[in-house]
Amino acid sequence: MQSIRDLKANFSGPPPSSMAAGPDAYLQGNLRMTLEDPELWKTFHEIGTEMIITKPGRRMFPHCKVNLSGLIPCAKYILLVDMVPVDGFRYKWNKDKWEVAGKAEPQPPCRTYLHPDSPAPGSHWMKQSVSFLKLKLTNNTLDQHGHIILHSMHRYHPRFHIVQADDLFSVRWSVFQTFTFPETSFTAVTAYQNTKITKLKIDHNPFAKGFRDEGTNKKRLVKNQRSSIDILLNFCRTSYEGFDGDDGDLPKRKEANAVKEESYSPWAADREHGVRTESPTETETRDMYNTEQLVPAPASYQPYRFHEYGKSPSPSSSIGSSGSSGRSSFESRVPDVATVPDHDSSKPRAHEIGPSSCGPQHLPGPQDYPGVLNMTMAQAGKPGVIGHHIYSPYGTEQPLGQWSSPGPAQYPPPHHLTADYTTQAVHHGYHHGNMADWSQYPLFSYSCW
DNA sequence: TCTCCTGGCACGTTTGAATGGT
DNA sequence: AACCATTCAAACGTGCCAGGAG
Repeated sequence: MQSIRDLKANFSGPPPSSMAAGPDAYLQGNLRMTLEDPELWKTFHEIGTEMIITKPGRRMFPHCKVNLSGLIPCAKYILLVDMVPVDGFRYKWNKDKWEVAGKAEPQPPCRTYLHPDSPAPGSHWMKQSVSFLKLKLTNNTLDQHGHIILHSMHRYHPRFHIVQADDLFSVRWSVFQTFTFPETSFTAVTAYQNTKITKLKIDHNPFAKGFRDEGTNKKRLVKNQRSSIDILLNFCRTSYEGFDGDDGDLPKRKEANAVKEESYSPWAADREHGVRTESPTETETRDMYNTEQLVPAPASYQPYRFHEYGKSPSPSSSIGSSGSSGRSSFESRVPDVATVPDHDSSKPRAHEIGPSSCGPQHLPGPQDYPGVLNMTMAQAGKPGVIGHHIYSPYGTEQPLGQWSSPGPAQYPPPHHLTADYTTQAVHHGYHHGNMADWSQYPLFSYSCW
């Protein structure tokens, strides 16, 4: 078991010679990931996104969809998503806001969702947006379907990992690029707490059209009007101007605006007050994620990256501070240099025996703190029973402070997570075919260091 | 009593097989 | 025979809600 800090210390020595520019130099382009539909995410985020988790698994809405650029077109990549606790607290919904309800429960089995197209060449990932529509969240710790297991009433944010690897077997040695979008953080719930979130979901999710106040489903509408809309009215009486309480069938834009004007979102309220609110364990939380690349909130949408270990931007510095570009994006400006561990120096390089003929395929990676991906594969080659252990910056055994004792806190604002972590890259020549089917299995059960 | 979770329900969307036309 | 468009039903994805557990 090893913390990130430890790892960094272990690998803080001079970079291996293989890290030198050499053939990799021209590959050090700008890897860029942009979040699709950031405005929708923002709308949810400002209220306080909630995601339903159920035993059989529930899709996210909005779902994660990103655009990629800067990949090597003919190099193969694997895309992964996992969920990271935002802090070490459990929350409860108290009337109109989230409040800390105590210490977080022990981390459930950590899993990573593998995009079904993985592995695929960079050109594939870049030619269209990459959707994680079928990612499902569950609260069933015994889940056998590979869904991501979360605790209800806890806050999480998705992380997107890009791994240059021909297959899952070489992920272990590959370079990770990790991206997070602050506006995608959410609270896992078994039932919606904030009626405004419910309304937003109904208005935007096509599967929930049956619950829209559009004349259909009148039987339910009557109830809805007396419950959620009335509650909404009570909540919003002062600020929800234009809502007449009649049939609630407001134009979406008007509604969205009304929603934005309100400040039920704890972090929205924080922003309004101009106070930088923090989770009681913000420091620890920062440490927890300090190897990620932060994709700034729509606030600035500035390419951003932290190099100084242990320092993160203020949560309020980039979230919600106006500005609404079409996309939330992050660009890795500093070239990340892949490294090849000495013990593997005898192995053939990807560009020597790999399937690609377009030169070296080392993902750019930071040369400062290469880590080691601790992934094992039980019964490799048997999809469905694979027991991967993959790098995780958090875990029940990891003393990073995310489970530290709770304090008297309001619902903290989303944390800004920074940096990236990488592993030493070694490309193996073998290929194990498409991993599409594997995505339904618990491919990456985290083994925390 | 309160909070949270569960399962059944109705409704809408998605998907893919079946069918028919060109 | 191949391709395309349409139809239709099953599967799936939603939020609602009553009831139960702790």
